[in-house]
Amino acid sequence: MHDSNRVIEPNAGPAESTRARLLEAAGEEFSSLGYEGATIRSIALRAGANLAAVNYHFGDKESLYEQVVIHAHRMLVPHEPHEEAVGMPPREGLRVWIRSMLGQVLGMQAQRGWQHELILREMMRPTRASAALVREVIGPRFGCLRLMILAIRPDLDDRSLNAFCFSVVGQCLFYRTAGALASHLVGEAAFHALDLDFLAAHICDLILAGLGNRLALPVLSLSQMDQPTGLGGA
Amino acid sequence: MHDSNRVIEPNAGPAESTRARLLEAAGEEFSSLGYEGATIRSIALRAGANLAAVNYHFGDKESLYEQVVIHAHRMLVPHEPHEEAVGMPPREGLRVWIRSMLGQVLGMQAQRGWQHELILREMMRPTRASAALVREVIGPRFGCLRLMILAIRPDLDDRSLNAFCFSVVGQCLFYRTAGALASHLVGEAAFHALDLDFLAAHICDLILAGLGNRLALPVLSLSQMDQPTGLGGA
DNA sequence: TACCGTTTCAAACAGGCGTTTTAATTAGTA
DNA sequence: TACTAATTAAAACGCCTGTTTGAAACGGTA
Repeated sequence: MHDSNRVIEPNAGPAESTRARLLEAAGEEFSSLGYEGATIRSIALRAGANLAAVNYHFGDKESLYEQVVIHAHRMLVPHEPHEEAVGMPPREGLRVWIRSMLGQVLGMQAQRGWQHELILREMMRPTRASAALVREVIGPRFGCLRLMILAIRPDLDDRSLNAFCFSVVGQCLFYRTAGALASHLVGEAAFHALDLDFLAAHICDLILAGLGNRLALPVLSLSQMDQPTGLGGA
Repeated sequence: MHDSNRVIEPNAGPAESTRARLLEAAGEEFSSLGYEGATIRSIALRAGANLAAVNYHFGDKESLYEQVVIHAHRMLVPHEPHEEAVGMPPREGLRVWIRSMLGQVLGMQAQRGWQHELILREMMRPTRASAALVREVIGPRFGCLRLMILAIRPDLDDRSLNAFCFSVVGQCLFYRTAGALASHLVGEAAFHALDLDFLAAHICDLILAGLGNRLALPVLSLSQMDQPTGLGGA
């Protein structure tokens, strides 16, 4: 039966359980084709399962998608990239954070590809499944960025702080959301010249310049890192 | 017949020609629902035309979409907003340009709504129809931005120049592509506080600081930026 | 063995989609 | 008026979608 609240896959069945194979196949399909673009038939075919297996294990397409997003985020949480930035001086941590996010945005062809792809899709068009995602994945990363910027400029009010954070994220996401357009605009060669190292440095320098030259550089602690942003979601 | 190369609508027929009404209705549907989301039936219904009228006047759905995009850009070209920025001092022109683009991104509910919406959709996921759009609408605007930044910093090489331009556009587009997520992240109230005036000023100040606006803020050089602070050791 | 809950399978269902067809209607012209 | 071409209208076609069905196969237990 398709009890959506089941949390664990006790012990995988033959080779790998049909349910697990469906989750993997669905992740690839959803991430590359989007929710509407992906079809139950194609997912089942890719997983080597029967068409009705999706409805048997997950109930319907939307529930499958929700489970896939949660599955993806579970695989990603243990490797939170922003944690490298913890404990660094804020300016250096900011540089690491930006490079990390930009690396995810640009180099999607690396391993654990579809999980990041799926999460970025959720960022752009949130669905029912993204509430948990914001709370458990995106929120902490954003909170980390927020703390670092606040450490650089403790005098910032909430509004300016948010604006600076969005300036960072916006510049990073641009190369995903409008990369195709940008390539058309400046030519493929010029666009290709904007590699990860250069762009990360550019964005970081720009933000730091905008933040101005101030003093006071406390070091972030891990306990601070997972604090809510203070402004809460939903 | 559906001669796609026809350019003019000679003199509107009854009240408004079916073709014109279809273009308008299709523009609204495509802009709000996307290409796949919009349906021929819904478009025809909204236009008060028969289902087959779409195929009669435009051939198929894709050709209709192409004509809609061209139609939208034709309605927009006479009011190129960036032209206000021409002839101004570069820093002031930059401010006007950013405010203009951000206004289009944020205040979509204003008049001439769906045209901007459609163009922004094309920016994010280019289709066959967007080659002309880049050439005739987006390209000139981008070129204007490019010239202003170059006027502020004539020493920039192409790569950095492009990066600065994309930093401007990326920050503006963010509030469209990830506005829903951003609202979830910081809360609806805090997100609402980021109004047009504030954001335009923030983005412009940030870019000017990055470009080395020696008039307003004490800006530090890149070499200073990474100096050890003596406060935070990892 | 016989039983029973779980899982898989092939097939069909119901609905929406873009598209096509065919006929009716309209407008222009001689 | 009659003829012609352009336009509109209603209905159906073929395809693909998510979903459901009912029977077959499997696995553990008595």
